[in-house]
This record gives sequence, structure tokens and C-alpha cells, in this order.
Amino acid sequence: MNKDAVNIYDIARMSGVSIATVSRVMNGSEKVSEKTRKKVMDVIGKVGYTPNVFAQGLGLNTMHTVGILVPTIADQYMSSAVAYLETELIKHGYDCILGNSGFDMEGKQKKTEMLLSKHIDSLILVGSTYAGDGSDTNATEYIRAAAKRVPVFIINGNVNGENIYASVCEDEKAVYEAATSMLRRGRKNIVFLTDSHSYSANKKKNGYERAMKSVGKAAKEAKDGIIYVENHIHRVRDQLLAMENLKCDGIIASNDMIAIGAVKYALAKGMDIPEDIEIIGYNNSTLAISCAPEVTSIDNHTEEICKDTVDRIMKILDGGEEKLSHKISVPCTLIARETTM
Amino acid sequence: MNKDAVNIYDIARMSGVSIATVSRVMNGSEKVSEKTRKKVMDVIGKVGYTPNVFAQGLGLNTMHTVGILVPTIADQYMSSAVAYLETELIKHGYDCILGNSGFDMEGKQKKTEMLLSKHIDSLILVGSTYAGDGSDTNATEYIRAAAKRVPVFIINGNVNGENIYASVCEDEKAVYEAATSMLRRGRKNIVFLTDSHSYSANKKKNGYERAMKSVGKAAKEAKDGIIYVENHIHRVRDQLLAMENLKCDGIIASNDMIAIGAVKYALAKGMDIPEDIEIIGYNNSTLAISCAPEVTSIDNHTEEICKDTVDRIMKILDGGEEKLSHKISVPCTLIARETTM
DNA sequence: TTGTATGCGTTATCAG
DNA sequence: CTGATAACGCATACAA
Repeated sequence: MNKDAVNIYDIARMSGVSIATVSRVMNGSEKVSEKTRKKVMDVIGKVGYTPNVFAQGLGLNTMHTVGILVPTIADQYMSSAVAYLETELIKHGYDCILGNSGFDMEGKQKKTEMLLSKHIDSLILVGSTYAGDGSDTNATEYIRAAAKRVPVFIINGNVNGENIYASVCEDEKAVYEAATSMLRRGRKNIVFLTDSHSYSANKKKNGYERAMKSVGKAAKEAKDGIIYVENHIHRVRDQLLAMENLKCDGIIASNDMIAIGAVKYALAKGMDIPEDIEIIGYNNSTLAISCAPEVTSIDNHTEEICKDTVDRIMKILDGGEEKLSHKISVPCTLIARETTM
Repeated sequence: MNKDAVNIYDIARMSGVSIATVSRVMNGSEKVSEKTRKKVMDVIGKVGYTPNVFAQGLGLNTMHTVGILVPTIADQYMSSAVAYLETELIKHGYDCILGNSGFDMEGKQKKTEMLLSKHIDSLILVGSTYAGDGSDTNATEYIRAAAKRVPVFIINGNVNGENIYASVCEDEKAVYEAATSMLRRGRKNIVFLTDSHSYSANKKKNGYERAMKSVGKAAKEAKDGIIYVENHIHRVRDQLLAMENLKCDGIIASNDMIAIGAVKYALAKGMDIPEDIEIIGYNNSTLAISCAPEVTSIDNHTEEICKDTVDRIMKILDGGEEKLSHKISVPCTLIARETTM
């Protein structure tokens, strides 16, 4: 059971050379005659030798592996991001190892440690939950600690520190513009729905508040328009239905799941969408088009961000100590559908 | 960069014992005095020593890691299954490493090889795509090859072979019953929508055909009711709209995405759901409740199957060569919503 | 109870 | 161009 059996010594013996030569052949060294290379390759081809990655890793201290940490892979945004990342990493000859951390601090630290212990060459944190709310530096100390060992990349979040790199989308701007355009269309009471205090959620919230203030709303009024909900369709709907004095003609949600809860709320209230109420979601996921009416959503360009992240990882890993900017941001795009006018 | 630096020799030196003793402490051996254990633990706690997993793996030939292969993690069913599997595996002290194989043979073989090369203790294949269509044994040869190295578990698929274990849900029965109940409610023209020829899709198809025949439909007629579509909401809708002589009052789909495409089709046709047409999806995913009307769906008990799979893996890994059945199956449950009467 | 010595499969250094 | 040999860090059989 679990017999790799054939090792470099076997190949060496079978092809009448030393292990050093076999190793050279495997690693494509120039310093080996075409004749012996062929001899060795023939044997390898015949018996199907694969180097033992542990032994390799032991010596080289690298596994050509990057760790990817997500709060939960059972989330459309995370799973699609992981899919993009994996696809890109493979192209560069890196495998990936996945960790589900959950949202609590203990899980995050533990899983970070787990990934680190696998001697990953780099660590990718997916989701703004890893950025804390952007203020508490204790909450992100484990990230800085990890960055002492390998370069850390955060997708859709930002943490300051040496060897930490961030890729974010311009959430603040996107929500500001979405809200502003609603206001231009004459909407009077716009609310913002979110389920989190993460870095990203806060940026969206700021965009909303700035838009509200730009049309003369008082700070308090803008704050009151922010409603915290659970990330669950029916519970969003029910929570809104339970708010008896809720009067709104526009909703911006921090993800599509919540937006669909809002749609269900509006339908339950007998409102016409988008005439009576406009709704905008976030992430432009499959959920947005599964709904009826289909939900206008802000696309945060996950694929682009992921590709870009992998590119930057390779720059550091291959190119050595090249200096690259610690943070890049990409603009979002509003995908208009049936829940806006 | 990437300095683990502190190894077992350091700890041994710092606590004035031999590396053997440190190793014993790390592995919780009985044969070490409380005094020295404490001494060593103190040092470890102070400097934060973590054993090098490569060195461990080199000697023991196990990494306490299981490989999970999915065609694509960017799929609700796969990602939720992976989440369940990972949660369970962690409880048993196993980490997991993920591979995205795609749906073509080359990717499947390649990624299987990749995972195997990481010295996983077991391999889990998620999705019936890995079972081929159940007939062509060439298409599953790489699975049998993998099973020579480690126990292989297939979620929602079946491949015969030594050291290969399967967990499936009773798709045939579930679809048979769903179709039968539609027929009992007086539906005359029921069609079955699927995007695949996988083991699981075929079982569902068989359930549909059996139900049709049970009410006296000719074999040909039953066959004609099977429509192959793409796994994409709008393309399903458009394909159905393009079929000018399509007349149906009942649709069963092999997943929720397709079912929602069917809903969109019915709505575009101006049909009333469920009065004019009933629709049943599969997987009972978030998509099913995001739609309006919300889609009746068959729950295939992913969580249960995943838990069960991990339990069986542990029986083999911990318990040695215990014989367990090569295939278990769990029943499905119909979750009635607004697209059925 | 503790320490010593060896093997695990590579890669890399250094002679030849 | 090729071969012998020393790391790499740990677990463990064997000694003490």
C-alpha cells in the first residue's frame, strides 16, 4: 500500500549511472551527454519514476505550492476566486493547497499556521474578512507574522506591512456612483444593506454615505440608512418586512444574496420593480441572473484581480526581490439588469 | 526569507536534552518524565517550534493529508461538498489539498497524478463526472491506478475496483418518484433536462424513463422527452424557446441552474407556474430559493454523504485493513416549493 | 527514562 | 561530463 517503491537509486542502478546523473537529467541540467540522458530517460519512461516531493522539499525548502485561505469555500465569490487563482497558478507550475478558516480569529490564525507549516511559497488570503475593519491592528497581527515567512497577498482587502500585498476593487467609488445615479433618477430614500464590518463592506458603506451627504443629507440620516442583515435570502426579506416604518425606493446591497432578499421583500410588499423601488447587488454572480426580475449588480472583476495577483506573486517568487507596489486597485463595473431603470 | 530556522536540534540544545527526547515530547510519547517534558515544552512554547512536515513525511511516508479532486470548484455543488469534507477531515487531524481537474480526461489524469505525488493518504473524487458514464472502463483506468496507491473515494459516482469506495444518492429513485407524482397530478408531457452523460445524470435519466414507461409511454416517446442543454440559465431558456413544437406541462432538471433556465422559459412564454407547468430542480442549492417563483428541488444530502465518506476514510486509515462495503447509497428528499402544485 | 546512530530520497558541492 | 558524499530535519530501533 502506498508504495512509491522506485526511487532515484533504482533508476541510477537500472541505467548504470550515479544518482547525481539521474538528478541532473530530471532537472534538465546542461552538463550531461545526450547519450546518457537518453539512456536514463528510457529507463524512467519505462518504470515511471516520479521524484519524492518531500525529499525535494527537504533540501530545497520549497514545494512550488501556494496556500490559499478562504473563510468558507461554500460561497460563490470565494469559490470562483479560488478557481481563477488555481488556474493561473498551475500555468506557472505552482500547485495550491486550500484552507477554510471560518470567520473567527482562532480559525484564521490556526489555518494560517497550518498552511505555513506546509512550506508554501506564498500565501493568498481571499476576502476582506482578513483585513479586519481596517483599524484594529491586533486583529491582523498574524498576517504580519506570516509575512515574515512568505509573501502574503490579500484579495479584496488591505493590511499594511512588510511583504504584504493587496489587490482591491474600488468599492467605495462603485457604490458612490451607483447611489448617485439612483439619486439622479429621483430616488429619495435609499438604504444600504450589508452583513459585515469587513474592510470591503466598510468601503462600500463609505461610498453610500458620501453619496447621501452629497445631496445634502445629514450625517445622521445617512447613517440611519445603513441596515445590517444576515447573509441569507429569507432572513433578509423577513427582517425588512418586520421593519414597519421602513420606507425606501432604492436599495444597495453588499452582495447578491442580500440583494435577492431585498427583491423578495419588495415583491412581498407588492411593489413594482424597478418602478417603485430600485435594487442593486454586488459581485455579479449567478445569483443575480437566477432571480426574477434579474438583479442589477456591481461586477468587481474577480478574475482580473486574481490574475493580477498571481502575476505579482510570480514577480516576487521568480524575479527575486523586485519591488512592487503594495496595493493595486481595479475599478468596478455596473451591470444593469431589470432591477434598475 | 522563508526561514524556519528553528529545528529539532535547536530545541534539543536549548533544553539540554537529545533530539530523540524532543521528538518524544512532540509525539506525546509516554516514555518521558514529567520534568523533562515540561522543560522541553517551555522552550518550544517560547521559540515556537513546528516540526518540518517534509522531514516527517520523508520518514513516515504520510502527511496526514487527503487530496480532493473536483472538476471545478466554481460550482455550488462542488464547493459546498468541499466545505463539508474539509470540515470533517480537520476534525480527524487531516488537512486537505485541492485540485481542479476540469472535465476532460487529460486534466483528470494529470491532477490525479499531481495529488498522488503529494503523498496524500487518500483521494476523494467529487462528482459523478469521475465515474464516466458507467460503461467505458478505459475512461476510469486512471482511477484504478490511483487506487493501487491510496484508497479512493468517489462522491456521487461509482467505479468498480479494488480499494475504490463510492457514496451515491438514489438519483434514479428520486427522479422516478418526482416524475410519478407529476403524472399523478395529471401532467401529460414531462421532459427531462440535463447537461451531462455522467453516471449521476444517467441514473436520473433512467428514473425519468422508467416513470414514463410506467404510464404506458413507448420507449421512443420517453427517449424523446430527454433534452440535452448547456449548464447556463439563459442558454437553457433560449434553447427551449427555440424549440417551436415543444409542448410540455412538466420539467425535471438535473440541477437547479438548468431548472431556473426552465423557469425563465416558462415565464417568457407567459405560462403560469405551477398551474400551466411544473418544474423540479436538483441539488436544493441557494439558486433554488433565489428564483421567483422559488424552485422545488431534490435534495441529495451532500452533507450527509460527505460526512459518511470521511467516516469511512478514517475507518480505513486508522483502523487498518478493515473491510467495508464498496458502495453506500442514501435516499434523496424532495423539497417542495412554488414550482410544483 | 534518555541518548546515539541510522535511514528516508533529493539536490548540490566538490573531486575526478 | 560524471561520481561520491554531505546536508536537509525528523522518527525510531537499539543501547545504555
